[in-house]
Amino acid sequence: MKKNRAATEKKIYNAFLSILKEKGPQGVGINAIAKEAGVSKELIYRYFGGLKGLLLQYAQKGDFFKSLLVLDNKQQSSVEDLKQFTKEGTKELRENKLTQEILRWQLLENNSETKELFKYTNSQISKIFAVNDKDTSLNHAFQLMIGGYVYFILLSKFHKKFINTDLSKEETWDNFDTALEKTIEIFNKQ
Amino acid sequence: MKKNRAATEKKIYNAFLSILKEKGPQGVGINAIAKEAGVSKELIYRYFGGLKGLLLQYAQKGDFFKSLLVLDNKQQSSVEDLKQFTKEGTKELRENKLTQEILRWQLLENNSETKELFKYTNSQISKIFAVNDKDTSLNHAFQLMIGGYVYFILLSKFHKKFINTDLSKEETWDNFDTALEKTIEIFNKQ
DNA sequence: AAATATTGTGACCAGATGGTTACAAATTTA
DNA sequence: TAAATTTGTAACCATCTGGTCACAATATTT
Repeated sequence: MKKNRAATEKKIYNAFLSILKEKGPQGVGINAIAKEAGVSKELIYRYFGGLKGLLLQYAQKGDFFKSLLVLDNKQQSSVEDLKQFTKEGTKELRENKLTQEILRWQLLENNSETKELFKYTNSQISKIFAVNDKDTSLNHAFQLMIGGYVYFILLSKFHKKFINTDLSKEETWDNFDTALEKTIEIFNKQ
Repeated sequence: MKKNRAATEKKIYNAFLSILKEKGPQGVGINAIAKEAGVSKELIYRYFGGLKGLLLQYAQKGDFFKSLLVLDNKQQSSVEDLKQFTKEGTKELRENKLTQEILRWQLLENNSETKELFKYTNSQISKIFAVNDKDTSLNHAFQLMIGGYVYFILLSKFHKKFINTDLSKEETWDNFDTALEKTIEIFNKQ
């Protein structure tokens, strides 16, 4: 066996990402990661300090909601910005399975293992949505709709339909996007 | 030991509900239920046919979203009905921890164990929201907002805040209720 | 009262979990 | 080259999981 710590660390890290993406938070465990990486689990403790350290590292790397950091340097934003931004956000949400699983994880637990992870990812989300911080009805309606978008995305992994809405159809998500845009417009006109 | 099958079955069933309420879907397992009921797990297999049968029984009993069956006999409904109905629905959602955990469960898996359970609970939800079945922007916006409501309820168990919104404050939920009502009105005026 | 059926228990199984330990092999340092 | 250090493995631990089994205790039927 050749010895290469850097490569082994990468194997472990990638195994973690892979499992999270494929099996979700429920599949993430020391044994499973070690097996997937094809490596002794001792090394996860030695190099990362266990699962906790692995999650911390993931948080610090920050592949979470990566594509949405465009607005990072903006202080204020217009309604047009908000619309554009929402469109990109929902797209990211639909496409990034890793982000989906982190969001799912937040609905399951918040223990010492995951605390740092959630702390970071939430700070990311906050950045994104700091755009619109006046306490209006638009804010609440908008937040609910974004929340609903997340909910339906997570739901769609296991359930094809919600009521009479087919979550597997591309058209459905277009409709949701349209509804979001329209809501922004209507509330703005008021 | 006295022998009383009916009483034992109740002990098991109540233990299941209790665990689901306290620990969520993650805590529900044969061993945990048997221990909580203070009974040999063999009996769960013998009387219910394992966890699967237990869930099936729960679904058939249908304590899920119980308070919302008022509209069961209505065919059509007005905007006023929808508003009233939404208010009661969100209240139920906030108060019924068992319902919350079933909804959480749906975001985790959909295997042979849970299939029947979800099938039933989803039919219940469908009844409730069949009120508003025209394919308008209101429908989509409204669905997203309801979904968001569920998402925030589930999130609030582990996370106090979402962005800058404090999910532990009663005021926040009032604001969400108001936003829902207002949205219905605005879309209706259009 | 005796035979039979039902109800309940605890031991046992294989396989999984997270975590630790002792040790071997490879690489660096001296 | 020899000693020390780093890297990697595998066995082992206690504890949990779902599931089955043989058996004892209690009711019920004959």
